[in-house]
Amino acid sequence: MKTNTLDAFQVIADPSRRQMLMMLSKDSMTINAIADNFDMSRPAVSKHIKLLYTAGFITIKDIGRERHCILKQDGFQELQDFINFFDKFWTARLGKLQSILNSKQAKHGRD
Amino acid sequence: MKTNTLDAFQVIADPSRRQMLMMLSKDSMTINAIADNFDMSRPAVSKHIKLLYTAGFITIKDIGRERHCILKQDGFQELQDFINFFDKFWTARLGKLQSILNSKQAKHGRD
DNA sequence: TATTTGTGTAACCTAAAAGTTACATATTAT
DNA sequence: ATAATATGTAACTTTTAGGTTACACAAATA
Repeated sequence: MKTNTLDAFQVIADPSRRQMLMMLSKDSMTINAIADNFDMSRPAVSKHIKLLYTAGFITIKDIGRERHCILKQDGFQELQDFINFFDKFWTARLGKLQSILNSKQAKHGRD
Repeated sequence: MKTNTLDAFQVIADPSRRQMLMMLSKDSMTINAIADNFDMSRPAVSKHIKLLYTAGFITIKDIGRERHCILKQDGFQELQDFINFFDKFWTARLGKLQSILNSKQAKHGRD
């Protein structure tokens, strides 16, 4: 059994895919509309879209023969959690530094 | 002139490197100490560390023959910015949805 | 109905990533 | 001085990612 649920970090590692996400934040777009903005073949774009879809970054709404790509929050969650973890880390570190400074200040008296 | 400043997104795309960052959030570690926690050769770890260093995720303090790896915030900035952008996006979208709901409520009167 | 349009997929190629082993080198310990 | 330790790097291999072209097919249009 192969658990191959493509990981969000890998998905956004590709600059083209990041750009697609940025574009979709302006408005939903069809696959072809997206492809027009890239210097690569349409099938290549199609693949990227599939990845974005599989990893939960977008939803796709079929309208006739067109497929409209719409941003979806799910895929971002894992990234948000990761960044959040380190945000807290840096904040905590800053807090510790300041309390050290404060205790020094207390020891030596201020001014 | 080759501008090859390895991109932060690509650096964290690798699960091992992410794990190294997590480990370093507990405490700074030498290269060998890090390598002990992974099922790969020491030179492989060495390479990962070099990437993390180059991309600004860690600082390295040489103490004798040991190299101590210490987490550094710089590398995270680009990721934070990216996530931040989409955080704002989702928040804004939620706001829009709510104002639509509100205006509907106003139209029909409340209750 | 014939054609064009919007798309997915398979087969293939190439380049880059990630790993390995072998070796070099500086520091520390004996 | 010798041996052991902590590391970097080069050369090489394998796997995977990202791209291409060629083809299939359903929906829209003429």
